[in-house]
Amino acid sequence: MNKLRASGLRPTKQRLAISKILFNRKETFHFTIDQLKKIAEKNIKKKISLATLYNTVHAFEKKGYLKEISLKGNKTFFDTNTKSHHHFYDEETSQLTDIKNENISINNLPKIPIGKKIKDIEVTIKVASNNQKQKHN
Amino acid sequence: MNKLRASGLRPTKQRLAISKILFNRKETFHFTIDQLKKIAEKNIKKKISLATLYNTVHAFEKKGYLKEISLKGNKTFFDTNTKSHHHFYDEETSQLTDIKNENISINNLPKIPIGKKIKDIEVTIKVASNNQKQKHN
DNA sequence: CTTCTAGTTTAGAATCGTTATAAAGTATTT
DNA sequence: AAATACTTTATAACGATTCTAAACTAGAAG
Repeated sequence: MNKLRASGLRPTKQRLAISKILFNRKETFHFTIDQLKKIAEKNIKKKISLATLYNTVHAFEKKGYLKEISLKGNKTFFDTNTKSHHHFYDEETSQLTDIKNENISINNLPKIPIGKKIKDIEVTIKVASNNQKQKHN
Repeated sequence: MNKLRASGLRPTKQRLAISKILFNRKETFHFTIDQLKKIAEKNIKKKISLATLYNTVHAFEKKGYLKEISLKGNKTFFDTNTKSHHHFYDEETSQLTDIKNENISINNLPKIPIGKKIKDIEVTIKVASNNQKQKHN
C-alpha cells in the first residue's frame, strides 16, 4: 500500500490489514480504535496489539490520511474523509454520517479573534429518534 | 441557590460554592472539571473531592443548566450557556469563545435521516496563530 | 432542640481509553 | 547471511472519570 510507504511505515501484515480496511473502500469510514481492532483481527484471524493500532492510525493521521472528529465522550473517532466536511451524529447509535461541505452554507461569520486564522470548521448535527431521551456518554 | 433545589440537590457548602462560580456571572463560562476544582477550592479555602464536583456538575447537566461541548481530546468541557450556540476553539490555548447563534447562518441543510430529529447543531470554528502547527491533543 | 433518616462528602479503589516501555520479532540493507 | 533499524507485542503507566463504602450533615420528625 502506497499510503504506508508515504507515511514512512514498513508494510507489515498488521499494517496492510489496517490499510486495506481503511482505504480500500469507496465510502467514508468512521471508526474508533476498538472497532478497527475487531475488524482487523477478524480479517487476519489473529490478535493485533492495541499499540500497533494506535501507532498506525496516528502515523496516518499525522500524514493527513485520517482525521480526528470532535465529539463529546471518551472515545476518539477517526474519519477517512480528511476533506473539510460535516457530520450527522446519531446520539443513540453513535453513528456518524458525512455531510458534504457543499450541502451546508455558513454565512454571516463573526470576526475571528485577532492574530488567529481559521484552521477548520466542523458542524455536527446531532440527531435522535423523535421521542427519545438523549443518551449521555 | 434555586438551581440546586431545582436539581434535587441539597445546598451544601461545596455545592453553593460551585453554583456561585457557575451561575453568578454575566458571561458564559467554559470549564473543565479540574479548572472548576481549582477555582472552587480557592473560594472556600478547602479541598473538594473530585466525586463531589462530578456529581454536582452532572446533576446540573441532567437538569439542563450545563451543556457538554463536543471537542476532541481527553478532557470534557462544559458550558454554562445551554442555548444552542457555537464556538471558536483556540487549538493553542484550548480556549473556547461563544459565537451567538444569530452570528452564523446555516442554509441548505441536507435531509435528516428518516425517523430522526435534530437535537442540536454545533459549529466549532478552530483557530490558531497564522503560522503555527496544530497542537494535537 | 434532639433524634432519626436520607442524602452528601470523601479518600481511595476501580475502570476506561490511551500512551510508554522494553524485549522479542521482522523487514530491509549490507 | 549478517547487521541494522524498524515493528510488534504484552504489560505497565497514566490521566480522566466513575464507583464504593464509611464518615458526615441537612432537613424531617418528634
